[in-house]
Amino acid sequence: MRATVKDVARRAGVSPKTVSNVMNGVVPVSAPTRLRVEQAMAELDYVPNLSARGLRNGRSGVIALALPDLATPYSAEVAHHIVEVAHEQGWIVQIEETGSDPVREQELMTRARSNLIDGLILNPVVLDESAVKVGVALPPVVLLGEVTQQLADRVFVNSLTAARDMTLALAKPGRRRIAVLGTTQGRGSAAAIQRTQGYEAALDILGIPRDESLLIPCEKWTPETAAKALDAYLDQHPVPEALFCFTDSMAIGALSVLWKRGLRIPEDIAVAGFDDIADGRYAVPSLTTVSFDKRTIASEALRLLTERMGDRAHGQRVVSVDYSIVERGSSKA
Amino acid sequence: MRATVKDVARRAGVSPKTVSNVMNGVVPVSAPTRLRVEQAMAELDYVPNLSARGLRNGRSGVIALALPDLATPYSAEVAHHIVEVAHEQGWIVQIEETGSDPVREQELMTRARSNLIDGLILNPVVLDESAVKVGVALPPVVLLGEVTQQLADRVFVNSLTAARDMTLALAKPGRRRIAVLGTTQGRGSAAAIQRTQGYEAALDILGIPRDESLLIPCEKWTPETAAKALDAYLDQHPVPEALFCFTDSMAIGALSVLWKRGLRIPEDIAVAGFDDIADGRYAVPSLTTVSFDKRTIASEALRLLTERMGDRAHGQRVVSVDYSIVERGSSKA
DNA sequence: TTGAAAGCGTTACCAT
DNA sequence: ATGGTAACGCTTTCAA
Repeated sequence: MRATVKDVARRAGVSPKTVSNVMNGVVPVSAPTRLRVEQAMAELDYVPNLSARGLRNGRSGVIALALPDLATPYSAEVAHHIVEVAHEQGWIVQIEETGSDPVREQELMTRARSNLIDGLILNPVVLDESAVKVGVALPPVVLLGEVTQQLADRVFVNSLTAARDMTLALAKPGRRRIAVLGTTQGRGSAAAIQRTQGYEAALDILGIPRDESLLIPCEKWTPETAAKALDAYLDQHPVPEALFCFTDSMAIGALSVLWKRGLRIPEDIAVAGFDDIADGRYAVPSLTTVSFDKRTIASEALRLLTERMGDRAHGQRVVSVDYSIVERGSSKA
Repeated sequence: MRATVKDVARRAGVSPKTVSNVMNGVVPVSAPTRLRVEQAMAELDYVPNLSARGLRNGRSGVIALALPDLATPYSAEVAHHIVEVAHEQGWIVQIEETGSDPVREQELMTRARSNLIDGLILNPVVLDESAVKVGVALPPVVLLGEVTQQLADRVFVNSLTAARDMTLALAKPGRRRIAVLGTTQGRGSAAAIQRTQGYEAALDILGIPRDESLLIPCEKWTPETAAKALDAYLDQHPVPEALFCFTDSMAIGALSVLWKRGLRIPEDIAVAGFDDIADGRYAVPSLTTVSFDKRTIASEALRLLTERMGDRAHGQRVVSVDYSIVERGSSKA
């Protein structure tokens, strides 16, 4: 049977409260008493029962991290940093996968407060503001990425200006037929909309007329779907001078298609991505991308979350994380 | 204030026990009563307090998943499948990162039983049997991968025969100078040892004399370290006919180095990996690899874990998962 | 089929 | 500085 505070107290010849005081270290405890208690804990191999502690305190020390799909490199990197930062701060992290399902995303926001978690970091894809009922008591939530809603705190990279800057960079050596891969039909993800707008903003700046036939739709942002979409596109259209993929993952799928078709990169077509995932650096050729510090995203998300836990009533906080255009072999003239 | 069973009971005009019965659905409840209770729960937006439930039941419904580094594609894919399968079975998953630290690995095995978790799935790297004290009450644990120990249940892919078979496949078109990337000096990971032995077993079968200079050491199995190790190696040695990397991640790093050096793959040098991660399929050229079903690993690990929770005394169970050699562009003659 | 009461392990309040 | 007592929300005897 597992040892409890009572067992420890009995062995140390003190009361349970004193054991608790030793553990939590807020109330002062005399040195000899503390020593006796610590020894008793070690002897009994005492491990506190977190369920009991959570019940009593109303806080569990657990936060939930909800991502579309843990297997995608971008999500995996974000998850890694959040778990690492959270652990440094003493949090336990629980993983949820949404599968990009809006229903699941909302469910997590509204029903997550099962008191096993103190807060939620959610990377939504298609979270719709209208669906989140105002007035329902939300748990402390921080949203990751581009979302058009005003209800929760948020950490994001400005997709619009980043896409604009990347398009400008691709155009610099005089390229004018710049295609984008990853646009969505109808109501797509906020990120898709923002990145498309940024691309169009750049065209306007450059005085390049918009050309619908350079928008390559791709609903799911995976290498598979990107490869398929690009392959089908190239069957019907001439090769553009540059291809801006809305994620690095898509760019990796695109590179494999271009290579199979015997196109030289960047001579025949320049390629760029977005996210700066580790594999992009080792792509062939290495991938030009929009880079940003994922650890900053993690630490800012955790900062906002803990602040929110402390003050549920405070107004919405939004943090924008810096990005930079990193030009590598896939676009270098 | 959050609604509790008492509130629901009062509103439905029943006792807390009846509310509990409705939720857990074991004890039969009359249809009208059940309806009233369910309505009351909906009206009060009732969410059960899992800390209280966990305290009372002695089980939390949470399992921990401990991996070296969530950001590596292999770990990410495994985590994805485990989370998915676990959720299907009603488990909540908590993430731990070990950073390949043996101390952390052991700590998790022995001290993880804080009653917030019912079991642990651990992917160790250098777990040493001798360090895990026999007799200490372990929580239910399932180990993932190659480990030389007899204490816990385990799911693994036979690295030795897989590495042997891959080496044989690489040698088939008459290649004889086959190098491996990822060997470790001194006491390395069990996987490194097994894969090296498999490689050597193949050489013996083929009648190719072992050549120390074809073992390229690489302690950390990342694209970065692999690229660096291979680059340094090629500065000093002639180009081998084939390169068997001990993971796909390392192979991706290797491909980028070979490409930078202007070597043609597979004409000048064939390349293979291990793990069949998604990005390998979209590498240039697509990567030959040892493939296995990660969902099977996940479901078997969960099966063993739940069985172990039910019967702590049972002897060690070990499950070997099938693999296959998948030949893609990086080695096709 | 349903109700009353006890208790899981912890910490906070109020004494001493 | 330390001890006694009550309470967190749930489920499980035991009774009715």
